[in-house]
Amino acid sequence: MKKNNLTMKDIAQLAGVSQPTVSRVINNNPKVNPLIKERVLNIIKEYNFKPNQNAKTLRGNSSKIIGLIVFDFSNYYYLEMVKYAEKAAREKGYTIIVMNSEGNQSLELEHIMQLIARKVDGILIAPTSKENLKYLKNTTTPFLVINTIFKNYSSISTSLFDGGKIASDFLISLGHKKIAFIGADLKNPKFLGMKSSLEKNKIKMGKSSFIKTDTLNMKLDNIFYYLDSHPNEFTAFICSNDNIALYLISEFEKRGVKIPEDISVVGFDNTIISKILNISSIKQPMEEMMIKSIQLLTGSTSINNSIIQIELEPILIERKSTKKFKKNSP
Amino acid sequence: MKKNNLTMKDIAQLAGVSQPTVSRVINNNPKVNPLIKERVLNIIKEYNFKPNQNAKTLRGNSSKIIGLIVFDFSNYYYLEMVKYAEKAAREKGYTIIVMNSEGNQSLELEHIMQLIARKVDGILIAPTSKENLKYLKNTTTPFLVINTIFKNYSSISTSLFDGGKIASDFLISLGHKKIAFIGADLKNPKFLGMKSSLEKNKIKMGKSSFIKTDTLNMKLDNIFYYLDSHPNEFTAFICSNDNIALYLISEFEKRGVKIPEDISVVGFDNTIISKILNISSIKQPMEEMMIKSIQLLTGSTSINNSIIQIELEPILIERKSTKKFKKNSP
DNA sequence: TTGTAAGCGTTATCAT
DNA sequence: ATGATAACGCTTACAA
Repeated sequence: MKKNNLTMKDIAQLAGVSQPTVSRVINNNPKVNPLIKERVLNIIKEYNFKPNQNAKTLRGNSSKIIGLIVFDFSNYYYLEMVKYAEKAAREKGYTIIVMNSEGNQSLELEHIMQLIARKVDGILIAPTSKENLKYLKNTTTPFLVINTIFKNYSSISTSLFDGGKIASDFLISLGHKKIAFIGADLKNPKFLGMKSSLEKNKIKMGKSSFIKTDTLNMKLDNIFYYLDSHPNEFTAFICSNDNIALYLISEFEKRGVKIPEDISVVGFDNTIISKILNISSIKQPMEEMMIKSIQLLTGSTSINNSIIQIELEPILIERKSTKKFKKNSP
Repeated sequence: MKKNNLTMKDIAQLAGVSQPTVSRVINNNPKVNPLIKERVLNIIKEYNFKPNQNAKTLRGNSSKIIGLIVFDFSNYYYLEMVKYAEKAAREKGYTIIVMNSEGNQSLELEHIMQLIARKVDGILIAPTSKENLKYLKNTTTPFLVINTIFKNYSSISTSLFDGGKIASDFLISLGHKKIAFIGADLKNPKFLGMKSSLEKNKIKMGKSSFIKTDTLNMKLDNIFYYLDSHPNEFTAFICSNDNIALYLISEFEKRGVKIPEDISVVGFDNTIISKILNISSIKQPMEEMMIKSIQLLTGSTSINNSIIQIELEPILIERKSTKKFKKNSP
C-alpha cells in the first residue's frame, strides 16, 4: 500500500484527536497530555509521517533551504564548495539547492528569482557580476557574496593578499631570495602580498619578478619563453593557481630541472592537482568559509541591513615541491 | 523599498483586476482579454513578480524539484555528478536539492523523508545499501538508483563488464597479449569483461593476471611486491580505478620503467587524475546518465510500477599512457 | 488541555 | 472573459 500523502488530518483521525493536536505534538508544544502525545507519536512513527514542508512554509515558517549559486561547476573549487556547503547547512538543519549560472547574467537572475519564489532562507552566491546583486539588495532575502568583495555588499572570502604573503614568507624562510610570481595581473592581491613580504624581509625585487601569463585561457607557453631569457634568475616560484604550478613543474622536469632540488614551487588553492602531485599550495579554508556563511545567512546577525565583509586567512599546505635553498644549487 | 513578498493579490490590485485573473495570465490561460493580459504582464515584469512556489506545490502543482542523494562527496565522481544533474534538471525546468548521506543509512533515510516532505518530483539516489530503497518503494515518489543494480529496483548505471572488455580489446588492438588486471575482487565485472575479451581474442590468461589489492583503503604496496616476483610478465595493465593507475605509473617511473614506451596502462572512470596525468581511461558517460535519469524521473514512463534498468556504454578515452606494443621492448 | 476557525498564496470550479 | 469561492496542509489565536 503506497503511502506518501498522509497529512496531519489522517494522523489525527488515526489517533482520535484533532489535527491541531498532532501539530502541537510535532512541534513539542508543552501543554499536551503526555498520554495523547505518546499515542500520536507512535502513529507518526508507524507511518513515517513528516509534515508537508510546503504548507509550513506557506503558513509562514521558514523554508529551511539555502540556495547556492555559482558561475562555474567545471571548476573543482566550486564543486568542492557544494560538498562543504551541504555539510554546514545540514548540520544546522538546512537543505541546499544548487544552481549553476554558467557565467550567464540573465540565467543567474532567473536562478535568484526562482530561489526567492521558493522562499529560501538565504542565498550564497559566487556572482557573474555586480549586476544582479543590486536586484538582490532590493529583496528581503539574506544573501552573501562568496570570493569577491564589492563595496556595499556583504561577502565572505579569503585574503589573497595574505596568501601571497604567506607563500613568500615561507619561501624566504627556506632561504630563497630570488622569487618570481606568475600570474595575469600586476594588481593581483597575491602578488601584492608577495611584494609586501619581500619588502618586510628587506629583499629587493626586480621588475622581472612578475611573469605575466594568460590565466584565463591558460595559454602558458610564454612562461618559458620568458624564463629562457632570464636564465637562473629565480630559485622559487609562486604561481597564482595550481594549474600554472603543474605546468611549470612538468615543463621544468622536461628540461631536466629537478623540483624541489633545483627549484621550489608554490601553487594556489590546494586543488586536487596539488594534492595528487604533491605540490605545496595555499589553501583557502573552504570548510570554515561555508560554516561561517551558513551561520551568517541563517543567524540573527543582520546581514541585510549592515554590511559584513569577512576575510578568512589562507593556510599554507607544505608538500614536496618546496625545499630549503642551498647556495650550491644552480 | 524592499519588495519580496508581493503576491498575486498585490499584482491584481495594481492592475485593477481580480487575483485569479493574474493567475490566468501567468499560466497562459487563452480566455483572457489580450489588453488585460498585457497590462498585467507589464506590472509583473515591473515588479519582477514570481508566484510563490510553495503555494503552487501545496495546491497540487508539482514542486519541480529533484532530490539527489549520494553517499560520498569526497569522491569527485559524485561531485561531478552534481554538475551534470543540475544541468540536465535545469534544462527540463527542474531544480536540484543535493544531499550527502555520508554512507550513513539512517541519515539517508532522514534525507529521503525530508525530500518527500518537500514533495519532490523524484529522487536520484546512490544508496548506502538496499535498506532504504524498500521504504522508498512504498512511496509514490519516483526514484532511480544510480550506479548499482538491485533486483526489483529501477536503476541506471554503466556496464563495467563492457568497460573491462573495451579496455582489453583496445590493448589487444595495440598488440598487447600479456595483460594484467589490478583490482580488489575476482568477481569484479571489469575483470570479467577483460576475461571475455581475452577469450574472444583467443589469448589465454594465466591465473597471475589478476593482481589483488586493497582498493578500499588504497593500500597498494603489495602490487610491486607481486610484480617483482613476476618480472616482465606483463606489457599492459588495466587498473580498476584511476588512483591505482596513478600509483602504478609513478612507481614504475621510479624504477626507470617508461610509460608508455615500456608498459601501457589503462585506468577507470576518467577522473581528473587521468585527465591531469594523461592516462588512458574508461569513462562513464555521466552527462548522458544524468540526462536519462532526469528524463526517467520526470517523464511519463512509469518508473514506479515497472522496473527499468538501464546500462549505459562506457567510453574509452585514449591518452598517452597506452602505446602500440613493440616486440623489442622489454 | 483540547478543538474550532482563520489564513498563508496559489489553482480550479463555479457562477455571472 | 472575469470574479467570487473553495481547497491544498499547516500553525496559531481564540474559544471552550
